[in-house]
Amino acid sequence: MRKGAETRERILEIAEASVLAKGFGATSIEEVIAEAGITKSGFFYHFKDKNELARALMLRYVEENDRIFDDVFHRGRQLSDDPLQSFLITLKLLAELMGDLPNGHPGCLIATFTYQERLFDRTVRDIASDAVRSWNGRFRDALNEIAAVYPARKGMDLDDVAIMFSCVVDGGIIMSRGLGDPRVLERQILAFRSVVKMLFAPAASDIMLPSAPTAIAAE
Amino acid sequence: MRKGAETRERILEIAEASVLAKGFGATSIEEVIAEAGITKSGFFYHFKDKNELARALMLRYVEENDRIFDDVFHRGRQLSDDPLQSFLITLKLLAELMGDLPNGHPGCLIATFTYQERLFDRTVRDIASDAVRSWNGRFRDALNEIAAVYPARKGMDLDDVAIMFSCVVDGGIIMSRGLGDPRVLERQILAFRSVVKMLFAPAASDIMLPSAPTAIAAE
DNA sequence: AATTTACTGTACCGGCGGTACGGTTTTCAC
DNA sequence: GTGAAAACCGTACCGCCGGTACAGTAAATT
Repeated sequence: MRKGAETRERILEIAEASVLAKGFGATSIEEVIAEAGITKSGFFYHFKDKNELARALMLRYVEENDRIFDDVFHRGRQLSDDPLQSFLITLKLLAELMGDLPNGHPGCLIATFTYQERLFDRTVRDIASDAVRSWNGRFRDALNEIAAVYPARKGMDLDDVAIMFSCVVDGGIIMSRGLGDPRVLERQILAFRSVVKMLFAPAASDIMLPSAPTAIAAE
Repeated sequence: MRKGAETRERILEIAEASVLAKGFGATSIEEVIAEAGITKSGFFYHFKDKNELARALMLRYVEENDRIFDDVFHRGRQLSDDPLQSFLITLKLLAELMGDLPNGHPGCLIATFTYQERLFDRTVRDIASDAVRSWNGRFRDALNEIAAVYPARKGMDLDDVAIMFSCVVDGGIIMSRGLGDPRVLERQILAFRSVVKMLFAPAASDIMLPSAPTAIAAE
């Protein structure tokens, strides 16, 4: 009972690392069970086939990411009452989180799965797309809160800006790997942060209007 | 001689589609040859193993993309003498290109390969990373040219902005697929374009300085 | 006509995903 | 402590796939 959950977790951990390094199709069950120190029968006791492994991996990844976002948005709100400042803090925390990973970001499961979508059934894809939608929603909500206080510069749709964060992260992971420089991801998140700052900075045309509330934290 | 090149090309086309849909590890040679209407012997006549197929796919992809960038940067320069305007035109052309693809962008081979890097030898990875570096270089050069005329706003490193384009494209492709909306990619490129505009737009602090040359094209 | 190119056909190996099923040990509830 | 459920192990097997080997052949090129 208890031990079963442990083994299951170990399988998932090993499988995730392999999937992120070689792709799902190239991840062999035999390899996973060898590393986990169990037999094939043991594996199929926990997952009835490879697709169920995929679903479990995706669920685990989504829940983990949800927790991270919960935490980092919460801390952002704790450190400032101003929506812009707290969002900037959140972004900085996210950048630090990514930068502190010793070997770079291990990879985004969503990205690997969307690039191998023909391998999975609908349920797996639905979990992924629902998660992406919810994460984008968090960022859009944060941007909307800011826009209620600070007038945004024209020319950019806030929905697109929200999605841009996800793009920058997924793209940043790919670039970090492709260029062999783990710091690219952190820098890209900080670049996105600068975009948010620019977006809500008073434009030239606004110079004579009463200035917005002064910044508290986040340099 | 002539016919051999045709067959080779057909194999590459079929393999690329499969790799982008299922990943390289899950792309079976048997499937490819079945669709191409040749035998396994015929396949191994053209590629001595799967890794050589990967290398050929990567080379083909890189060359194709180089041509596209050549074309789109050239047209941008043709349509305006101003470096900012011509870059904005180039970005708009790229966005249109991506938006006109009927079934959305088929996928970025660089992205699939970096997420399956353990499957390939160094030569393949080197081709990919050299290509990414050269593409980022194009964008950084364009930004430097602009910065020589228009003062950039502080807070963003131009190298990071250049890399951001690649991130937005690769991330945009993933988001387009994940959300099931092919237009996301186009919108993300246009959002990046807006970032460039903001970056070089006169800031509030510059309002009293003589204004920069007026825009010619690219709304 | 000779040679090279571009394949086909056949046979084979080992690894892998997956199934089936019977047996065994560990854990927990009572 | 015992019984039942949980958590595995062992073995045997199937078909697909990557890859090798090698002999043969039709078509294009020289």
